[in-house]
Amino acid sequence: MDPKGKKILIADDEPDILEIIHYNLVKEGYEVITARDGDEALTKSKIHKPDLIILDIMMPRKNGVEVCELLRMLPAFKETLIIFLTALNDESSHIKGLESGADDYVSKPISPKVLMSRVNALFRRLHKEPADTKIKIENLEIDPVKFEVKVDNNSIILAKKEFELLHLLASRPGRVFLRNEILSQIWGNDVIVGDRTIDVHIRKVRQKLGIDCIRTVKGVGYKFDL
Amino acid sequence: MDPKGKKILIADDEPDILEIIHYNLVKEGYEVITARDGDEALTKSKIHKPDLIILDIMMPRKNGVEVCELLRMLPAFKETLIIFLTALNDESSHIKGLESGADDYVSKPISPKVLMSRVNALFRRLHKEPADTKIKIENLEIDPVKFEVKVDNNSIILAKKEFELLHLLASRPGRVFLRNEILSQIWGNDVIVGDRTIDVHIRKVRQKLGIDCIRTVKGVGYKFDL
DNA sequence: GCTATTATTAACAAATTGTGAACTCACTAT
DNA sequence: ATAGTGAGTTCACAATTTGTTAATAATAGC
Repeated sequence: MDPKGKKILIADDEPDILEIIHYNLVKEGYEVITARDGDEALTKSKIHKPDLIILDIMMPRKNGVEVCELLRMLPAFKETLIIFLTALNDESSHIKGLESGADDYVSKPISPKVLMSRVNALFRRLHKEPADTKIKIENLEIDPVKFEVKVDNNSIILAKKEFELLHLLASRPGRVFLRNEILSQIWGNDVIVGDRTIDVHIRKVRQKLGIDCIRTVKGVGYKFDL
Repeated sequence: MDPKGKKILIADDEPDILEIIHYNLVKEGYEVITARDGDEALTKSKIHKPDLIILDIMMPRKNGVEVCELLRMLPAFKETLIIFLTALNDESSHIKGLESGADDYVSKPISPKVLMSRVNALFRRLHKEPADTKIKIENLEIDPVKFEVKVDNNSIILAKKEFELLHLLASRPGRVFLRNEILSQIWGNDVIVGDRTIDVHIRKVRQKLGIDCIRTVKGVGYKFDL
């Protein structure tokens, strides 16, 4: 089960923390590389080109901020996501972290749940960016820029969630989206909604579109299929 | 660790076979350790901690199955990959092998090509189990991402359990899956279902596919074979 | 041929999804 | 302020699909 296939590097000098984060990330489906100090983080980053780097601020042999600054100088790491782990209430670290080009920071002591939702959120944000392209499938047209859906060239008005749902499914026709995936993609990881919420939105989309293009795969999820 | 850099131990009492496998594995980039009997396989395994162990079933001083069972008792070898070499059509060896915790077996006489592809496949599987790669065998296509099965390019709709069952069997064509294995893989270790449940699902898959690709191995289990 | 094992079938149980109505909440128009 | 509006959600229950069992027939292997 790996809809993610993203590489993440974690750098921290405390083995316990390293291990617990490692475990949780792997469970989420990420590929994980670990480093125990700043220099190791640097070299392993250059070798593995991770999609996201989680840096402890306080580390031997170059601290997190230094590593981040050095990485950001390299063109290959201009876009790489970086999260800092900071001691609680260490405001100055937060500032330095963000100034040196971090995308987010998480305070210690670390709650795996919080960290995971931040990580997923970052990837979600990243993924949503190239969502500007119009999707055209037979007589269906989805325009994320205009926020408009057309069937047989007749404009149909969908609510935000409905649109997002349709757009998500139609972005990969045929691919099954698990209910979990749909939740984390559209609602976010930390939002809790009832089981029937997805169904209700699915129904609204089906109703409004009038064409049968969303298949339910029982026990698994939904997929777009015209 | 470079792409391969994996250690493999081969245990077989026939020097010719030992040598030909050794040669081929080294050519593939693996580090190879050899043993000529069961005891040697055991001690060398403990010393070198190989990533994969290839055991001939029939060996002097502890046969392959015994070695496997002894190894599996040690925590350090719970995860180690093990492949058996068995005499052709020796069904009972297959059973004992799989029951004692082997990951795969290869029948003698050995084709280096077959063995190498099995070895590589095991490592590939270990590294990214994410079972989201399409399986294509002749006119059959299984796509876990789309949750879709095609025969001669005609889409066939399987229920979740049916799909999982087919996918499991087809993931290793030719390999026999014991009923126990199927249960633990698809139902989970703590679920208790009657003996006939598997049969019923097997039947449904056979019916829906319309092609005869699941062989029953009486008293043992089922295997995929087109 | 006997016996253990598997195949088949249909009836039943369980799980999952669909649906309509009601409710909350933010925002607008009155 | 107050009422109107619509998105988003939840809930209870209906509809449907899937999974399991149990009883019977068929079969392979000795």
